[in-house]
Amino acid sequence: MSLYKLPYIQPSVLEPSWFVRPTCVVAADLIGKILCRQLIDSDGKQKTLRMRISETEAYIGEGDAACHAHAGTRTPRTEIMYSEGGVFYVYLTYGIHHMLNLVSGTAESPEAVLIRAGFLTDDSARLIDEQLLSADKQLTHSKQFAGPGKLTKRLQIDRELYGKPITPASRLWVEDDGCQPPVSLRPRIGIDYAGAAKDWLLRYVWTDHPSLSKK
DNA sequence: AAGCCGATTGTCT
DNA sequence: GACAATCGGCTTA
Repeated sequence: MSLYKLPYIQPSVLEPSWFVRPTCVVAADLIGKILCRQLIDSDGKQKTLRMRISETEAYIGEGDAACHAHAGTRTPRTEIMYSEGGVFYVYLTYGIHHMLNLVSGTAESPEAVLIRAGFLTDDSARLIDEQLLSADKQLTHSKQFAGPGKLTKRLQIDRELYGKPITPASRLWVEDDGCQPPVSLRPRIGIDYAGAAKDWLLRYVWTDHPSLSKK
């Protein structure tokens, strides 16, 4: 486990325009950012869940065989990737799991970042340096959202968010509190069909963090 | 530890 | 009709 002390900076909401940058940069910069979800509790009360992002993947457009819009495949599903960065692309895979993507880059190129893993940081624990928790506690707390399907299930994310802007008005947004953890590059997961693109280093992980879905 | 398998449905050919 | 940007459970070793 690498040492990393969380900074204490007043969180700010990332504007949709923040995502209008090269997708690899967006995907790397998202590591350590806070994915925020406003939910209605079982007792009808509003609450905001905060999950710090530890793993992302970049899907970089028509030349990327792993991207749904590869070779210019423009269909009702992929249409939203042909818009300016700053909106959600959510789809169902294997008939079971919703995948959360943040559309990035310009409208000309269909690109997006898949959110693959994170770990919850509730408000009361916010100022605690999460890295100082004991190693086994980190594991049990953080492994539950290791994987894109588990993450969306916990945050109650489905296709209702398709095409919505990445802002608090959508009840799902991203905040920056200055956290800049060490980031490592890995090949992407689950794209064996993608030829040479399967080896591209477009998965970004918080180096050695216990919440990662894969090594 | 690694490999196989079923679940379950939207999407595209 | 085939298969998927996954996951958990079970088998084999």
